[in-house]
Amino acid sequence: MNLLTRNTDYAVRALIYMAGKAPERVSTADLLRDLRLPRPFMRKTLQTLQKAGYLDSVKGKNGGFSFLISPEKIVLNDLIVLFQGPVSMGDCLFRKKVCSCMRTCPLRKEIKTIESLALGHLRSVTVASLMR
Amino acid sequence: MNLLTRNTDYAVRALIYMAGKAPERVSTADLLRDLRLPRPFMRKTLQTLQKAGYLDSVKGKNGGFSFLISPEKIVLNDLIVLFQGPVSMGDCLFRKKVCSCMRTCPLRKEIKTIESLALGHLRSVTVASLMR
DNA sequence: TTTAATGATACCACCGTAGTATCATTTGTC
DNA sequence: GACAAATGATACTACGGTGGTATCATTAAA
Ligand code: FES
Ligand code: FES
Repeated sequence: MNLLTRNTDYAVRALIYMAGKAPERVSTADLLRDLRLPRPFMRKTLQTLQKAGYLDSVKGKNGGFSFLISPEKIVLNDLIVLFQGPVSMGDCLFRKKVCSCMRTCPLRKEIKTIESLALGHLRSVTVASLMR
Repeated sequence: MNLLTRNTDYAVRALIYMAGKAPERVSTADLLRDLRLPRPFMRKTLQTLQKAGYLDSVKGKNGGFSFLISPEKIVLNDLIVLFQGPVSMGDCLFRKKVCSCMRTCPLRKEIKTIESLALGHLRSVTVASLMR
């Protein structure tokens, strides 16, 4: 079980790198020079971040990406949601009448507790808080 | 992202049901009468639990399963490990020299914290503690 | 005009989860 | 002993998500 998929991880690392260079514009090529990972994948990831409104982009020569939202305001949990969907560990898998409990189910309660703890942390981490 | 797979969920629910009837022996058919889920899957799940040493089994007519380890000592985390592998959310996905940090990486640190919290909970929950 | 960059999109491979199928073995009951 | 009811063992298929690739169009600086 992995909390972050590769995609999210790529995104976080890219953003951290970019934050280190901000407000300078950074291209995919720049990123690949330091983070050695599959180029087309990186591109896709950046495009996703751009579409989601985190990054501004400039086409053409000397183009690249820069922050539209400052690193202090980019929250880890939002990145997870963007690339993996919402963190909800506790959905009952049997909701079609099999489960009598549902609201009182102690198993769900435990899982929801864990989920809340995790979310609390994930929502308090920003890209800025990660760069040290 | 789901913390428990269906398989684990089945197992937990089956064990809770069985604990309610203990020390009576329970057959797959009994379980299916109350928990309506795919029969072959349930069977496989029970066999896994038996092989893992949680359950005793008796073949033949009036056969079925009973506890070898008491419900108080069956820990949720162990069931997760059995059916899904160890809960380790924090393995760095880039360990092949890409990551300079690794031991100091703040991202890993956050995730490891969450993992520890989750594990703490999962290790404190037993089948017995779930039946109320 | 060339070249370096992104935008958009479609595609493929692998693997884990979920679920199915089959046959062998044991054991109580008539 | 024959039958039925149960588990043991194991092999197989289907689907979806993750990870990764490929292509072509568009923009803009030099
Ligand atoms: S297991 Fe589904 S609500 Fe309890
Ligand atoms: S992201 Fe791999 S150790 Fe920091």
